[in-house]
Amino acid sequence: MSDLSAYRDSAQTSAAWPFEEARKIVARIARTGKKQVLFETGYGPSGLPHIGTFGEVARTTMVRRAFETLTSGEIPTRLIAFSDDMDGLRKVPDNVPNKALLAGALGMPLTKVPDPFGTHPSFGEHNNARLRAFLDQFGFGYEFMSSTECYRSGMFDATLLKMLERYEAIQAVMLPSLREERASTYSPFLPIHPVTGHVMQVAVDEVKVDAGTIVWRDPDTGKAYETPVTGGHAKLQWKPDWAMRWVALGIDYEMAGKDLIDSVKLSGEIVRALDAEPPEGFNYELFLDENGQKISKSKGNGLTIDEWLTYASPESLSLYMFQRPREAKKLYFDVIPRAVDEYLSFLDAFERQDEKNRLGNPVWHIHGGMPPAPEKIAAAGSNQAATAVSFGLLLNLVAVANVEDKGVLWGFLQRYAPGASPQTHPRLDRLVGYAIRYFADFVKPKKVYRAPDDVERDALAALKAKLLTMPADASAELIQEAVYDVARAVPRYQDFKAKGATPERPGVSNAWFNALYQVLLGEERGPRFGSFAAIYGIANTVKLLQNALDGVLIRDHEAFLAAKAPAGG
RNA sequence: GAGCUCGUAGCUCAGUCGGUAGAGCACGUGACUUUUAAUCAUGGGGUCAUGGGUUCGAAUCCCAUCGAGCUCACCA
Repeated sequence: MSDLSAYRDSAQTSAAWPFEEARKIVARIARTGKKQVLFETGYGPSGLPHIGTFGEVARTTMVRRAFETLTSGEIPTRLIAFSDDMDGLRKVPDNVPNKALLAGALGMPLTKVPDPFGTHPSFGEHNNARLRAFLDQFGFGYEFMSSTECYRSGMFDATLLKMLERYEAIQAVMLPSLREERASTYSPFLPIHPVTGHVMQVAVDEVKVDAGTIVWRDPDTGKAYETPVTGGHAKLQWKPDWAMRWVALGIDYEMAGKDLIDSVKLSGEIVRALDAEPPEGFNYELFLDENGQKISKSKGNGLTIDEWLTYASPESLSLYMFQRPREAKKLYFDVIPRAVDEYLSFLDAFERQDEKNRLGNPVWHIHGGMPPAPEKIAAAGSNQAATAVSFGLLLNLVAVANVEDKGVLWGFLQRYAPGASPQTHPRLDRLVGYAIRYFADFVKPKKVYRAPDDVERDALAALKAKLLTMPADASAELIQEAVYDVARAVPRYQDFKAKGATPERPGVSNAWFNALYQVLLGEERGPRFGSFAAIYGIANTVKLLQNALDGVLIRDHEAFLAAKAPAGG
C-alpha cells in the first residue's frame, strides 16, 4: 500500500470514475465519522454466477481500491458478498438435474430446497459454493454472507424490530409503487410457514410491535398464525430486505444495474424511515447482445463468462468492465480481441505515464494500482525497441499459418525474437493459447480449401519431390529458393517482367503463391512460404503437399465442418 | 408517463479545474536483395450533432432542439 500513497494527491482530482465514486465515500465518512467502510454486492442465488456478477464485483473492487488510495489505506474497508439465499424458490431453473426434486420444494427458502446436484445440504448452499468458487477463481477479496445465517443468528433482529415499529412508514413508501390489487395484500414481512416451511406472501392482519410479531392467515386453511419477525421466522420482501440489510450491516456503498434505479430509490426511502442514511450508489448500464437486445440468463443470448475466458484473459474482461460503465455496451464475441489488445496497449503505456495519467489508465484500476510490466519481445539483431505482441497479430499469424499447435506458433515468434520462450514470456504464452482456440473455433471454419488443377498438381508434386531431397534442417532461405525454382519451370508462373528477371531465368508470379495458400492453407494470403515450411518442418510440409494431392485436406475440412455444424449454430 | 446514457477522423474511441483538436486501426506512398504474417518512415482526412447563452477564449460549463439507444412502471 505504500506504493499507492504516491498517488494520493493526484487521486483527489482524477476524473476516472472509480475515483469519482470513491470521493463520494470520502465525503460520506467525513459526514458520519465512520471508522471503516463497507462495500456490498448482492446475489440472488437461484441462478449461477455470470458475467454480470464478475462485472459488479470487479467494478466495486475498483472503487474500493480507489478509496484506499484516496485515504492512503488509513480507513479499513470490507467487501461483503451477500447471498439472498433465504428467498423462496419461485420456479425450477432449466439448467439443473433432478428437476422433480426442486418442483416439490417450490416456495421453500433456497437453503431448505434439496440440492439437485447432491453435493450440498441445500440448493442455496450449493449455489453459494458456486458463487464463492467463482469469485475465488479471480482472486477477489471479499467476505461471504448468507442471508439465512444472518436472519437465524439474530444479527438482523434489532433492525427487524425497528422495521416493525415503523411498519406504517415503510408501507407509505412501498404502497404507492404498487398496483392496487397488489397493494391490498402487500406486506414487507414474509412469514415462514411454521408447518409447510414456505415463504408466505400474505397480507398481515395485525402488527404487534411490543411482541415483535405479525399475525397472518394461511390462505389455504384459513388458520391464523402469529409469527415473530426475528430469529429467522420471517424474512423481508426484496426492497425492504435490501434496506434492512444496509442498515443492519452498515453498508456504505453498493452499485446496481440501471434496471434497479427505482428499487434503489425506494429502498433508500425505507432506510430513511429507519433514521439511517442509505449507502452511496452507482448505476451501471446493462449489457446488450450483438443485436442490441438486453442480455438475460433466460434468453441465453450474449456472451457467457466462460466463453470470454476461453478466448481471452480475465484482465481483458476487467478492462471491458472498467470502460464506460454507464453506457449500454454490446457484449458479444467480436469485442474480445479488441479488449485484449487495448489491455495490452494500456499496459504498455502505463510505464511511460505520469501519476495523473496512470490514474486514468484502466490497468491501474484492473490491477489495484500495481499493474505488471508488459511482456515484450525484441527482434533479433535489431536495435529497435522491444514491442509487445498484439493479439491481433497472433490471430493473423495463426490464421494464415494454419497453426493448431502452440509450439508451431512459438516457432514463428522465436524466428522473430530468438530470446523469447514460454518460460520467459508466460503471459504471451497464454495469449498464444487463446489465439489458437480462436483459430479453431472462428477462423478454421471459414477456411476454404480448393482442389488443385492439373498444372498445380504437377507443380505441387515437383515441390514435394524437391523438398524430399532437402535436409530436415534446411534453412528458410534455402526452402524459399526451392519454392521459386520449382515454379520457374512452370510456364504459368513465369514472370518475365519481375525485378531481375531474364529470359533464361524468369521471375515467379504471385499466382504460384496464391495457389499454395488456397490449396494448402485454405487462405487467400499466407506467410512467406520458406519460413512457414522451415518452422512447420520439411516432413510435415511434404505430408501437407501429399494430402493436398490426395484430396485429404478438402475431405478433412468437410468432415470438420460437418462435425461442428450440429453443435455450433 | 418517469429516468438514464451517448453524438469528436472511414471504424473504435481519448480528450483530467475552459486555453490553437489526439491515438489505435483502416487507407495512400516509400524502405526492407526476387511483394505475400510480424518491422520502420511518411501522408491525407474532423464546421467536435444543431442553435443559442456565459466567457478575453467553449469539444469541455448552462439551456433548447434533433438524432441514436437503453431501463423502469409484475417479481427479484
